[in-house]
Amino acid sequence: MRIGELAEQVGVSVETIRYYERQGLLENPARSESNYRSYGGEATKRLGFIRQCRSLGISLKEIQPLLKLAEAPGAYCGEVDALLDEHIRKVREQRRDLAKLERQLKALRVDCHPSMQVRGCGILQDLALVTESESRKSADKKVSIRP
Amino acid sequence: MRIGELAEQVGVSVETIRYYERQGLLENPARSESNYRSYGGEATKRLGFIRQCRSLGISLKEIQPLLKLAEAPGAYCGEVDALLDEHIRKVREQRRDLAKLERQLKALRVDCHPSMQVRGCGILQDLALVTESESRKSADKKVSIRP
DNA sequence: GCTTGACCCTCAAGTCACTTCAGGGTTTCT
DNA sequence: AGAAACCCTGAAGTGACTTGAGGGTCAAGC
Repeated sequence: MRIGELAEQVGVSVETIRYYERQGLLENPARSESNYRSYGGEATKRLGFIRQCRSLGISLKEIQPLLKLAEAPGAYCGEVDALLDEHIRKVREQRRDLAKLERQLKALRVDCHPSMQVRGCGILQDLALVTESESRKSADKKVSIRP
Repeated sequence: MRIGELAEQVGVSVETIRYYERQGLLENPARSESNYRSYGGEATKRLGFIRQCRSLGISLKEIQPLLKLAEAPGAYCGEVDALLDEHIRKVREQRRDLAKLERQLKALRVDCHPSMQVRGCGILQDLALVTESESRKSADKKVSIRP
C-alpha cells in the first residue's frame, strides 16, 4: 500500500503521515525501488489509533507512550487511566471556560446603541476603550524621546 | 511608566507587550534616554482592550480592526455585531464538540479490565490497536509491571 | 567606587500540529 | 509520447506567544 492509499483509508493527509513519521510516531516504512513508502495493514491500525487519540484531543507527546503501552500486553495500564482522568479534567475545565465565554459574548452582543455608530456602541464601551475625555488630562511627563 | 509596570498593571508578560508592538497592535511608545519604552495611561487602556478581546477568544487579526473602529467614534459599528455573532457561533460549536469529547472520554474511562494489565485493557482495545496477532505472539513475553 | 540584582534592550529560535511551497522524480492513463 | 496523478525531500509558514543568548542601565548597599 502506498502512502496515498493509507491516507485515504484513514482519512488523513499524506503530509500528516509523513509528519507523524518524522515525529517518530510511525515507524519508517519499507520503500519500493523508486523510494516510495510501502505500508502493510499494521500501519492502518497504528495510524488509526493515533487519529482516534488525536480526535480525543490527546497530544502527540501523550500518544507516544500510549502506543508503547498498547504494544506491551502485559504492562500495567493504570497509566492509561491516569492520562484519561487528567484529560477529562482538562476538557471539563475548557467546557466551563467556554460556557462562561459564551455568556460574556452574548451579554456584549445585545449592547449596541440604536444609532449604530461607534460613538454610542455599548459593546465597544464594555470592551473598555473608547476614550471619553480621560485621555485629555494625560499629564505630560517629560521624557526625552529618541529620534 | 516602564514596560514592567504596564505589564503588571494589565497582568501580562513584558514579552507579550513587545510582541503586540511588533504585531502592530500597540503603537511604538516613546523612549527614555536609555532607550527604555515609556508608556502613558493610554497604553494601559489599549492593552486592556486587547486582553479583554483575547480573553474572549478573539484573534489578534480580528482585534486589529476592532481597535481602529473603537477609535473612530462616528463609524458604523455593525461590523462589531457581525464579528461577535460569528464568534458566538464558533464558541457554541466548540462547546458542542467538547461535550461530545467528554462523553467519549468518560465512556473510555470505565473500560479497563480488572487485571489492570494492558492485555485486558478495554480502553486500549476501544482505541483500536492491540492487534490479535501481536497479542498472541507476545503472550509469553514477560513484560515488567510498573509498581 | 564597585558590586549586586533587578530591570531593560534586541534578535533569534522554539512551541504545537500541522500545512504549504519549491523543485524535483515515477507511474498510469490515453 | 505526453499529460495527469502520484510520489519524494527539505524548508518555511501558521498563531500567539515563550524562551534564550548576549548584552546595557540603574539604584542600593558595602
